[in-house]
Amino acid sequence: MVHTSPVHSLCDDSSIFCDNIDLGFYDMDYQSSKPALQPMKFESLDDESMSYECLQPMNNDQILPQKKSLPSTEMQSNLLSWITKHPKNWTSSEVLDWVYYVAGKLEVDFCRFRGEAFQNMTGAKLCQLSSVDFERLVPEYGMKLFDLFHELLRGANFSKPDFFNEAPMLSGLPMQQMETNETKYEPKFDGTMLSSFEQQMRTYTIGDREYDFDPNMFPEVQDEGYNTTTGSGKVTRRPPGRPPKKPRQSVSSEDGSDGEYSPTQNRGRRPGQSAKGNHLWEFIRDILKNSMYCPRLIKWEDRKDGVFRFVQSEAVAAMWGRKKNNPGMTYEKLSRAMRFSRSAGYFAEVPKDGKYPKKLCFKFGPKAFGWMED
DNA sequence: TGGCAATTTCCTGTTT
DNA sequence: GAAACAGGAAATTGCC
Repeated sequence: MVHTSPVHSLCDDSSIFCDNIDLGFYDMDYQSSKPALQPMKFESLDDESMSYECLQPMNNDQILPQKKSLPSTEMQSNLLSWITKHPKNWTSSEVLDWVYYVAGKLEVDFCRFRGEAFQNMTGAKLCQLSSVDFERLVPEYGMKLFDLFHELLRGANFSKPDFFNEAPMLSGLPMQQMETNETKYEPKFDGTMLSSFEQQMRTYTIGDREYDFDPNMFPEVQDEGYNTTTGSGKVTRRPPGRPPKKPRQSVSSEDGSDGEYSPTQNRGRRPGQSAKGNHLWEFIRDILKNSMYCPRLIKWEDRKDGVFRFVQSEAVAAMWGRKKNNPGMTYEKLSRAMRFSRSAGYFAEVPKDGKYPKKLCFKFGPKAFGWMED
C-alpha cells in the first residue's frame, strides 16, 4: 500500500521508512497561499490504504501546518493538539509540542536548540513573554520563535479536516475567534499514529551529535524524599528501595494548571500510552527500517542475526519519549525497558564473542518479528 | 474488579 | 572517572 508523506526532501523513495503506526498528521489546517509539493509515496507495512497531502515547502516566514487528511477518526495524539487551540489555552505540553514543531520546521541543530527551556510553561505564560524572554530561554533561536509565535497569534486560520464529521465547523475562523469554540472542539487522534512527520522533523535535525541537555536551563524539580542534592548543594543519598506510594494528585501541568512537577507523581505509563501496536521492540524495529534514522541514530551490526547498535542513544530515547508522550525519557530508561523486553523474549543477549561491540548493542529476540524484511 | 503485560522511574552495584 | 550495563523494587496504565 502507499502513503504520501511530508518528508519529501529528507529521504529517497527507495529506502523510505513508513511504518503503520508512525504516520499521524495534523487534525487541523492553517491556510497558506503557497503551492504544495508533489507527495512522495511510501510503502507501508499495514494493509490499510492511506494517503496524505504533502507539506508545502518551508520557509522561515511560513511555519504553519498545511492541510492533511487523516485515515482515522481516533487520532488522539496530544502532540498536535496545540493546532486546535488558541495559544493562550495551550497546556505546557502543547507549548513544548509547538516549540519542537517549529524547531523541526526550521531544521535547527538540536544540539544547540534549547526547547526544553519552555518546559512547564503554559500557553498563557508564553503569550506574556517578550522577545527578550524568548531570547533568554533559547539564545540562538529565541527571536525566531518569538516572531513565529506572534505571527501565529496574528493571522492563522483554522479549517475543519475532512475526517471530523462530528466536529463543529471551524473553517476560516481566525484564531483569535477560536478560543470560544475550542472547548467544544475535541479532535480525535489515534494515539498509535502519533509522531510521524512531527517526530521525523524533530529528529531529522538532531545531526551527528547527541542531545545537548543543559539541566541548568530548567527549574529545580520538586522531589519530596528523592532529592539527591540539598539546597546547599550537598549530596544526600535516598534510602534504598522504593518509597511508599503517595496519594495521586490530579494531573498538574499537563492540564494547563500551574501545578508543580513532581517525579513521584509522574511514574509509570501515562494516559494515552497504550502499548497496543506501540511496543518498544516495534519502535526499534521500525526506526531500523527507516533510512532517516538508520544508520545515523541506530544501525545494524548484523542484520541477519538481528544485532543492532545505538549510534545516538539519547536521540533515540528522545524519539521514544516523544512517541510515548514522555519528554523525560532517557537512554538509561529506554535501555532498562529493553532489558525487560529481553527477558520477555523481544530482545536477546548479544553474543559476547567479540564479534560485536560490547556497548549499546542489542539483538532481536525470538518474539520479535518483521525486522528481517525490508 | 483483579490480574497481567509492558513499561517507567529510581536506585545500587558492576563492568568497560 | 565516566559511561554503559545489569537488575531489583515499586509504581502506573491499558487490556482482558
